[in-house]
Amino acid sequence: MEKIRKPRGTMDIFSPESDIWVYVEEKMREVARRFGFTEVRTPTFEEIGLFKRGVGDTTDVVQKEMYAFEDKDGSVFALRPEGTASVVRAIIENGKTSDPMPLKYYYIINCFRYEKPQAGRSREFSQFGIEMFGASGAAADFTSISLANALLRELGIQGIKLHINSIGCPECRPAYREKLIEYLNERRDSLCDTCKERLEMNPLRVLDCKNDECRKIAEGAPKSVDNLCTECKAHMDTLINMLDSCGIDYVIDTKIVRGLDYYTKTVFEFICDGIGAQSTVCGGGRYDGLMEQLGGPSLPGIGFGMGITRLIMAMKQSGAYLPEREPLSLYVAPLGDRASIESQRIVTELRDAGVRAECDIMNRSLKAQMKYADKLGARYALIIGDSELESGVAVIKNMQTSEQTEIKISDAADFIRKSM
RNA sequence: GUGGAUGUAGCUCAGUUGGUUAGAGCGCCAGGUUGUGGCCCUGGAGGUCGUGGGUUCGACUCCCAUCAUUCACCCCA
Repeated sequence: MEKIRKPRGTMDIFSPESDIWVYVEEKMREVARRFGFTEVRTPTFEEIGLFKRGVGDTTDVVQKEMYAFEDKDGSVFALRPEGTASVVRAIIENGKTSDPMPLKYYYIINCFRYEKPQAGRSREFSQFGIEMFGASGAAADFTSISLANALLRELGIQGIKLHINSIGCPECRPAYREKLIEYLNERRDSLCDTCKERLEMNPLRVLDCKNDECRKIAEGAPKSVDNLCTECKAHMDTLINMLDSCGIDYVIDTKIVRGLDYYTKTVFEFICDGIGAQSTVCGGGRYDGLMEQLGGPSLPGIGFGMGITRLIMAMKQSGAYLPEREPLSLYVAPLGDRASIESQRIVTELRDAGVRAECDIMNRSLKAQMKYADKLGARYALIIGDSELESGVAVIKNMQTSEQTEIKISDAADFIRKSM
């Protein structure tokens, strides 16, 4: 038979790795809950137009990375390449814009982008994200950053830096953009080839080119933070004051521009060195025009996305706490069919009481069962054969100390519960 | 889409200038006298050496192609 392999850029995840995922996802839900966010679930695929309008028709994400397909009735869908557009669509479609403001949602989703895989980048990836709508002030920006910061800290991630920038609003960005294009055009010949293209497509991107020549040019380039309108400037100043007063470290990084069209004003990234070239663990910002762009009312928004794979890489690099394996309280070793029935009764009682318990279902020898119990890390083993069924008394063995004691079979489940 | 590195058992890897039945450690399964784990010992299962061509008397070893993995560019979470 021909082997079928998983699609390129996807992951199979087993325990103990999957235990880490569960732990991280639980922590995300817990922190989001404390901040007053509720979970929203949206479809894995949407009409392709949603992403074209939401993410931006000219972005790489939409132009060359979407998994698009035609339905049987001819409509064209795409697997979601990110989470924000769907949430905005869902808010509008379900009339959530009439709910008390601000709207605060979080999600844990898988996203799809046709990319060439590398460290921290795959074709199907998971992200935790939050979206907040209705609050236009810097306090909302701060809340987003503060949530991300709390989560990162509580997951034990070290050496991660918050980079923030403001890319302005429709009032001040066009003028800045012109100014930047003019500056770059004067030095066009010194730019690398990709930057020459970027100059046409997305000039802000030239600012974070890794090429040495481009870097030098970028350093002297006009900065968006110096060209903000009074409103954007005040917005950024307030945010900075809040970060300062709450002791959240940051650097103003004028190279942070973000690639999705919908961003306005505040943009930020949490960057972790040492996990490869894809070092942005969390990226987000404000998108005040997005709701309207997708046919909803004019509502300001802000949020972020956090890549779970990168997050876990950062945790491992930090030597953060990782969940230990679930302890096995009791392993029951039956010998014979009648004992097997009795062992099922015991483990059922314990499982119903919320305790992890296992017993043989392989019909193995006692020796093999003890080996297995050891591999599972069982705390206790209970051995039941015909004579024990007769007397109602069996031996329970402490697997750490090897100490064996007699116990009434009917008391075994209770004994385990009390020993925890 | 572009470039570099790598592809031998489930995992980590050996495999001499191309030479006969392809190996180790770990893991898995079964045993080491009557119903007991962790150490040790024995045995077993498991590989068309990524795939397809080519060179050769002969290829896991050389050449080409292809696929996959991986890292970087690009882009982004």
